Amino acid sequence: MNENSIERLSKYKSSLQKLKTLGFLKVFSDNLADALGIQSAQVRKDFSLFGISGKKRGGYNVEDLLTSINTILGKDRIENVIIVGCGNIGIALMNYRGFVREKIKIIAGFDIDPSRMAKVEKIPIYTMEKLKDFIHAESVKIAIIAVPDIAAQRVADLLISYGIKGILNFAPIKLKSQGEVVINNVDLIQEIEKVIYYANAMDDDNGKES
Amino acid sequence: MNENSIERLSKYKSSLQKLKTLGFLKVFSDNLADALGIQSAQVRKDFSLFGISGKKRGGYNVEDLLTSINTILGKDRIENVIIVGCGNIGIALMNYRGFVREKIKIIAGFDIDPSRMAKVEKIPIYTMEKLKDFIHAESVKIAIIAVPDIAAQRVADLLISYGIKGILNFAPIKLKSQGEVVINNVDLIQEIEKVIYYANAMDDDNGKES
DNA sequence: TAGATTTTGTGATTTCATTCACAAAAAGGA
DNA sequence: TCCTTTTTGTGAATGAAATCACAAAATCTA
Ligand SMILES: NC(=O)c1ccc[n+]([C@@H]2O[C@H](COP(=O)([O-])OP(=O)(O)OC[C@H]3O[C@@H](n4cnc5c(N)ncnc54)[C@H](O)[C@@H]3O)[C@@H](O)[C@H]2O)c1
Ligand SMILES: NC(=O)c1ccc[n+]([C@@H]2O[C@H](COP(=O)([O-])OP(=O)(O)OC[C@H]3O[C@@H](n4cnc5c(N)ncnc54)[C@H](O)[C@@H]3O)[C@@H](O)[C@H]2O)c1
Repeated sequence: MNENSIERLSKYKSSLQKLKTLGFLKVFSDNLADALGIQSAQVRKDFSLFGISGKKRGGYNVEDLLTSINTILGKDRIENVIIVGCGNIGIALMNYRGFVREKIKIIAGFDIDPSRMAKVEKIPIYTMEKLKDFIHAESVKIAIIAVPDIAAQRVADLLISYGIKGILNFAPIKLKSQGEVVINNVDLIQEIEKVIYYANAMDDDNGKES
Repeated sequence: MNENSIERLSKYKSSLQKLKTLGFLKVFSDNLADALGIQSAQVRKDFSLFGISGKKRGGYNVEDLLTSINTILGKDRIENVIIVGCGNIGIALMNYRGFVREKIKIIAGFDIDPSRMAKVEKIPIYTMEKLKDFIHAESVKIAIIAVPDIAAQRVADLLISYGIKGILNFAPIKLKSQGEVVINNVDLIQEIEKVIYYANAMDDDNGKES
């Protein structure tokens, strides 16, 4: 149950969804391995780790496999999510159709700024005063933080105190979680810096070789 | 020079920037280790890997360390970046002030849709016809892809053929790179799925314990 | 100046993920 | 029915990254 195998599960799912729309009925560990650029043993190990088994010589049934993975990832039901901070990135996420397709439903936005209170794609935006009651009323477990970095830790603490169990954070600081809460920090600046570093490193290598 | 050490370099940088504004002059591997939640030996190994050395008993000079890391990450100059696909996420990124602060300058957007051609934060948006000449004229090396998934591979191939060396991709497909090009796929759905999985897993654990 | 203390730099060790490799099961011929 | 082929499932081997642990250097104390 390490982080990598969960990530791969997401990727298997995405491959399988494509196979399914193409009408494929079964799939071999080898096919999925090729799709992700890994070894077939890895695929089978992952599945065995989560108690998924196939048929020797028959591979895995696409439909069944997809169902199993969806269950593991909690995608057998719609997950309600809220966004705190409805600025550039918050609004972009609210507008994103891809979430709905994946059973991730943004049910509300929250912002400190009263001028943000317009609806986006039928999703209401509320003031921060409503946050506590809303989380309780809708038993929301997952939140996205898209506020400026100075406000992020405070918002996180607030969310956790109201019962949120999982946070996806876009502010470029490493949020500290207290207790049984998952925090996933997405740092886009770091992601670009990685690209820049490797692009430069490759260019330098080429310079050396010539 | 593995991927993890580059990521950590970004994180050291961000910690150091904060220390610098607080007026700190020196820092020990232990301090940075605490900030990132790792072991101090890891910090020293990372630095030694990139030829950065400190003083025994004196630690590292914050200013010098920051300069060294910035040089390694290519942050000693402004990196010009373009965005292809000026929809929700593309525009959000163009509006983001954090990039400028980190010497990442979005110098233009490109889109297939003529109705997108308005400027955003002084950044011009052009049609796809201008893409080739612009990349050559400005010798752009880095691009961000924010087009729908069906178009993403085609856009990537185009960018690579025009000389782009590094791509940050937001479309939820794994882009294949040909040749000496870095592609970093950011999959936000996968990031939320991870949060949902662990949040559910924790809840289940708690149920078991009680 | 001598001895104690702190912190780096790195070889040795441990930990953990991935790949290898093969027995066992299933299916397809002949 | 028996032999061949394919593919799974997993224990063993490998590989990579993180941690441990300590000698050497620098500074501090008296
Ligand atoms: N825009 C991007 O493309 C982008 C990219 C990477 C990271 N980020 C990060 O995401 C976060 C948001 O960026 P943005 O560009 O959307 O900023 P933004 O200024 O457009 O939006 C921030 C929103 O948060 C609200 N806010 C401020 N303090 C708040 C609080 N205490 N409680 C609730 N709401 C509050 C503001 O009213 C505003 O609407 C920042 O931390 C930024 O660093 C943004
Ligand atoms: N919006 C989000 O929050 C979000 C989150 C995660 C991932 N993504 C991904 O990012 C991508 C963009 O999402 P979005 O919500 O901004 O979509 P969007 O539809 O708002 O924007 C896409 C833009 O790309 C342009 N475009 C389409 N085909 C093109 C082509 N061949 N060349 C150039 N431009 C082209 C369109 O005209 C449009 O302006 C998608 O792949 C999406 O899956 C978006």
